[in-house]
Amino acid sequence: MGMDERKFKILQAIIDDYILTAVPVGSRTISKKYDMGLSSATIRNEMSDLEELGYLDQPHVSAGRVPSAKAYRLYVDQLLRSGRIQSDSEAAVRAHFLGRMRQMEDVIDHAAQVLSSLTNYTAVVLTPSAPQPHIRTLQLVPVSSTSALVVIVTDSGIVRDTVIRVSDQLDSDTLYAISKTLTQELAGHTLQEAVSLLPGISSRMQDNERLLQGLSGFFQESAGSAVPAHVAIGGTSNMLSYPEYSDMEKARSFLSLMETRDKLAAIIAQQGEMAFTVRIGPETGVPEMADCSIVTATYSTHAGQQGTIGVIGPTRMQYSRVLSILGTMGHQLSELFGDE
Amino acid sequence: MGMDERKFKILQAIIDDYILTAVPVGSRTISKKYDMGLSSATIRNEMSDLEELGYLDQPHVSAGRVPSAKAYRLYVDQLLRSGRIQSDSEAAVRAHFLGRMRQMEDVIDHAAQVLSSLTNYTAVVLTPSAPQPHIRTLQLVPVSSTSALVVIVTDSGIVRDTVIRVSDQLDSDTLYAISKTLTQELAGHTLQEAVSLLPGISSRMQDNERLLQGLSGFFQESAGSAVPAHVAIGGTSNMLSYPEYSDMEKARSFLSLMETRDKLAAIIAQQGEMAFTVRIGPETGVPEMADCSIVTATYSTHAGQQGTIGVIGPTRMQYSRVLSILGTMGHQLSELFGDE
DNA sequence: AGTTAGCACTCGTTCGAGGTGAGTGCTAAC
DNA sequence: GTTAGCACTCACCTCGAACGAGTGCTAACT
Repeated sequence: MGMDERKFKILQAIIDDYILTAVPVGSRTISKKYDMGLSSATIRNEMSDLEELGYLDQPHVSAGRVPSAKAYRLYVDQLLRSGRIQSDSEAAVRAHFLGRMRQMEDVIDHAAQVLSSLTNYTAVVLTPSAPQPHIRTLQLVPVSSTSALVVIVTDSGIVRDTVIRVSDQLDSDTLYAISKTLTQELAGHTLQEAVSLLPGISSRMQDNERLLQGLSGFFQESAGSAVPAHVAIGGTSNMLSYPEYSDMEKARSFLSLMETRDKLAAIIAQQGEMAFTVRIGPETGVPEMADCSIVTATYSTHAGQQGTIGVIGPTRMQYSRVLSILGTMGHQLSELFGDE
Repeated sequence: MGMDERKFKILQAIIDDYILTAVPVGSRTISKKYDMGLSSATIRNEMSDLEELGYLDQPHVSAGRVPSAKAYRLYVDQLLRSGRIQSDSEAAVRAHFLGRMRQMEDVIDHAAQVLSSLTNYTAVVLTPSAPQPHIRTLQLVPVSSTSALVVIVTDSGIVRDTVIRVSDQLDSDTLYAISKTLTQELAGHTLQEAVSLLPGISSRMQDNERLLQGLSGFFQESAGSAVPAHVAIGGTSNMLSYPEYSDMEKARSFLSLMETRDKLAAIIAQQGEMAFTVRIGPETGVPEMADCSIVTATYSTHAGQQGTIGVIGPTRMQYSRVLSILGTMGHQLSELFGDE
């Protein structure tokens, strides 16, 4: 007994139906709603086979069948192989980007909003995680008499900043001079390298212990954080509309996971070389998401950095729709960040 | 029939009990658990009076009584009048701030986290909304050959930044020179004023149409946004643990409100001159929060700007606990931002 | 050999009846 | 003014019956 054409068609019908209704689907439903010229009895036999093959689960003996993770896997693989994820949703996505937005974070936030409202699932958007960003410019901006803002521009175009304390003898011009020196010395180096270079520079400059200490700390912190600069989340409340989350405890643990952004980022960021990644149920590796699926795609910036966008939904997710929207969104973001 | 001492004590007991259990409380419970030397029958008579006075509601004829919004109002007023909100929770709050944190936004985010985990409700923290921030320093940092980052430091210590396009003839030194000129001209002025000053300055400088246009746009945008710079939210999932939110639809609409940060900020920011504001149920003015209470407090920065911290929970909120924690947290934040 | 009709069987769901108990309001006695 | 007692209400739980969607199997049909 193998997986023939007909079995696959039936399986597909079951998945389609289940995605829409979230109700175990019976043989009669298939034979009537999806006219495949077969009686319910025949479908029944096939379904029995499909169950034996591991594609269907039966919640109770007298309930309909429910697609297993394996079934979704097959379904999605098929979807991806067929390649043609039509992007009729392109217009919708594009329309949302009309407003000019400048900063990456704004775009990211907005993208998450759009993504969740288009899909009705939860959306997560990560800024590119530069594995080792190289410093391009460093500048100190006086904030008060005793503190300055450090702005670092890296080659990934991402700006990091923090306020550090400085001795109160430093006026704007001095700070600028220091900025120039530091930029000259550090440009092209990674943050990691900068940490070890700093002491050498310090000796050649009039001592600004405090400033350099602050800088060093900041570098280390930034270099150490593998976490992408920003995590935007949208539509967490969408999950509550799905019956699979009518169990409060489940909903709570899901939401609580969404609140710990770094954990979430780590989960989403597991993205390979592929254009799309689809992780179904247990494949997510996160117990709280045992019956969620995560679909991610990437976008890239002019610096070749990769960012990730993802959608989290129930395993009976509208995969084809989600893939299509993610694809379009990814393109849009790449365009937006790529043309600088 | 008026509100005498004894009635008040009984009412207080009812509120205390209901806050803990979320179950309508009966006369017997009061006479037994809170020994006031009265039989249930007497309590019953008093409760009947209290209901007539509008302090209690009865869900069904044979259920216990539930405090009304009016009752909470009385309770809270009493709490505030008594003044002594003891801050035994000070230690807990303080411990959480040991780690050094630099940027305001980090602090804000963290504060929201701490606040929600201490109270088990939802916490919201707003950065101060400077009504008209005055420019202190303005600096341009080159990002790429055709774009620069504008950093504005205002007297409220808040840094705003954005990336704008510049013509490609501008190197770092030129940008710094321009920055100096602009700082000289604009320091002490509000963003609003800066918009009208820009054209005048432009004429005295070598024309950098593009740059000045970008700046002008940014000023206008920043000046226009009455919305505080940052809204941090924590513990939205906490709400799901309370039985009043076992209704999914309610939970959904609540969460969805939490997701629209600007709406939320507008709601929270309605803070008068008082140290504390407590809005109970309908007093919030938001239909989605008909059975929530919002408690807010303020903190202030060295510039005299006021930020807001708030806790959102069910009407049967542990007011005294929340007020105490908010008070402590407010102090901590004020200290943190005030000593700069 | 594959397909279908028919039928017995399973089991979750719905619905109503009856019992239970927490709580009230009233009255009469202290 | 307080309390004991009692009748009454009504949400909630439980149980069982009826229901029905769905299955698996067998036998007949093409």
